[in-house]
Amino acid sequence: MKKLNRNFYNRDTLIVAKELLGKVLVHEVNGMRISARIVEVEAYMGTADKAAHSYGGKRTPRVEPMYGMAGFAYVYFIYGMYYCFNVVTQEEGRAEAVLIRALEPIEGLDSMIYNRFKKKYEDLNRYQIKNLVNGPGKLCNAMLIDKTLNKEDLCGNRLYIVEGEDSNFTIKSAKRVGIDYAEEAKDYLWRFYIEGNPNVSIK
DNA sequence: CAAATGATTCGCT
DNA sequence: GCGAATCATTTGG
Repeated sequence: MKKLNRNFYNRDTLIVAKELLGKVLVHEVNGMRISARIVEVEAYMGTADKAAHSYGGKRTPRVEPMYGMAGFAYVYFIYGMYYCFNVVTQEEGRAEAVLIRALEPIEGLDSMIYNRFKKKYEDLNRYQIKNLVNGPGKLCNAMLIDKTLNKEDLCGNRLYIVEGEDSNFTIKSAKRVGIDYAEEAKDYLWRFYIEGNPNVSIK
């Protein structure tokens, strides 16, 4: 399928967020392809968004990728243990991005399972199967996304996103997760997910 | 099942 | 020093 180009990412963040649903995230690593369909995302709307790392024009080494060109990765470390993967949107200087929150495995399922649990499929319990990639930290673990992929160009050939097969779904909007400090911005409906998809982190 | 709690490191003040 | 765009585990109904 066709790889998304710079023009796809260099647009209004809310539109990019919604259009990323149903697309397929691909990571080529160790001569292998791991891929999964995007089923849940959140938009972070730049310096005016109290929930965004770039709020108030904050510009530190960590946040810097958000200010960069559209179509690059912003990967940050959180809660002492997990990574979160974002796609940078809009032109250079405009610090907006889309957080990828949940996936649905397509290729490299065994590899994802090993990355997450260091086990084989038949040794997983029901809870582990359900929790393979249904959250932003979990999916980074499964897809081998870490700090080394921060600022990676998604228009390159290591980590990228391609068109999906199926666009026959309904998009639901909801409040974003884990941003209780964001005052009125915590109620904005800037989380989007595929209605009825079992991998969505919070319905 | 749901709710509560503890984990563990980095980035910034 | 403190808080974080989270998750696994434990506890209780």
